[in-house]
Amino acid sequence: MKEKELRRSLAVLPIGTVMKLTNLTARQIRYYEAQALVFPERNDGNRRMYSLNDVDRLLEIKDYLADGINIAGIKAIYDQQHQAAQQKAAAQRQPLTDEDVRRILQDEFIRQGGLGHPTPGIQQQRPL
DNA sequence: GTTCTTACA
DNA sequence: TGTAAGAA
Repeated sequence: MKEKELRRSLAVLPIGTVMKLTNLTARQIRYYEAQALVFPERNDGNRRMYSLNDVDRLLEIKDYLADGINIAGIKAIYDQQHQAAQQKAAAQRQPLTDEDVRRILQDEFIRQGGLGHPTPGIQQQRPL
């Protein structure tokens, strides 16, 4: 199920094909690139080459624009999506550190009144 | 023939 | 955003 995404990421479409697929003008497609909304590759002749993912993104951009969202707004959407994905990726590389687990269990212990005398501000770091 | 960049009666 | 010009 990973071979598929690789194909969709292959930049093999010239701008002319993308124009027909999206009904956008070359001017618009290049403009969206200038606005960092899409990142086509370049071939040896400096020609832009787009992947199917790029086409999907362009269609998505077209829809957002049709809904009245401006370039800045679309950029904001992609920015937060990128950040979210990046954080999840980081979370899987480095699950929960021993210290995280200790802190979580300690907070829960204190919250349940495990200690006879709640002392805000004084959190002891006793090993579990 | 297609695409690129730059510029604007 | 459209369109023209000159180069690749």
